Amino acid sequence: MTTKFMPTPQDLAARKARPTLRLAYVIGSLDRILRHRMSEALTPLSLTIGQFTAMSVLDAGGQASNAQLAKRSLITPQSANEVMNLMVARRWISREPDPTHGRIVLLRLTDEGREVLRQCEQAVRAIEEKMRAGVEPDAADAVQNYLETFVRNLRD
Amino acid sequence: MTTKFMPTPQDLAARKARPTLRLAYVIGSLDRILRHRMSEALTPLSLTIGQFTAMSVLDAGGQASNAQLAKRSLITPQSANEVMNLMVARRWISREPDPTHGRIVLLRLTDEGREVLRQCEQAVRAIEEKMRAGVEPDAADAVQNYLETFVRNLRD
DNA sequence: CGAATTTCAGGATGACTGATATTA
DNA sequence: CTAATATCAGTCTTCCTGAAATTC
Repeated sequence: MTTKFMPTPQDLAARKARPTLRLAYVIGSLDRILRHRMSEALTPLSLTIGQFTAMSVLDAGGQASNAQLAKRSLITPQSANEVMNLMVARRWISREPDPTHGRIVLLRLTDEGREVLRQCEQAVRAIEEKMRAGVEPDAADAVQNYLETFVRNLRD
Repeated sequence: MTTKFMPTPQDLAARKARPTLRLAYVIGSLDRILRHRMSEALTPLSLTIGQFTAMSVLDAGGQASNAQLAKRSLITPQSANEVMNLMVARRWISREPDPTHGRIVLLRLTDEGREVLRQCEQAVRAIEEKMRAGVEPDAADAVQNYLETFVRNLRD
């Protein structure tokens, strides 16, 4: 069976009621409200969205230099470094010199950091589930894939 | 003919290469890069994303009070008011007392403001087209509808 | 009085640009 | 020499919280 996505009645209604607002506005709104919800969820665990993002990136990639981390987080190396200082001070991330390059410092999640990240992910997962309520998993995956395409298109 | 969305080969590949990154991360990345591109495009026209957003909201709704504008822009009335001060000083937006309510001030685009907005929209449209490159219009519309659903789900 | 709206004032935050040192 | 990396320092921007006045 091929994967087919049928628009829901609301979708069709919304599509008929054409312009009103641009795609950029919708993306901005979604990011904004999502950041609000994530802040609410992460504050009790005393970390910010930037810190959570950095930890997620490190978790996904295993390890990274500060420069690599900055690129993947779409911020400057200076900003990434600031975020790192806090996390290293908390022993959530370790700094070790790259054995093959004298200048580069490799960043890695500590066991404690990984544990904190797990708790955060649980909180964030709940938000994502609320966000996707009523949307079939296949459709949600497809949306994510399209959004990743959007990112690639804008990056070049 | 029913609207059917076939995942592209890349989509399937990305879907198979499971987690790596969360939907929240993708949304954040997209918003971030989109804001960069929009800033680049809007700076020559000497306005910020916040100003562009406010003008778009007013254009879509015809007119609004500062409180309404703030809600639709997902910012506080205080922040909205700051943005407005700049726009009013530039004669892009007018302030008139609401005839039916002594306290409320109605905000409206001036003709000059509408003209500036048109130029901005042209610039932003180009960015959106680049973003959607290679994505069928129906699919892009469906994505937008899903994102609007996400916003509604998180707002409640 | 209570709720909504506007708006002045001050503050926290996150990310930025600039500059410097180090290393390949 | 040039490019990449790390990092210190200062600034800026955006949005926020608090508070007060006005109106229904």
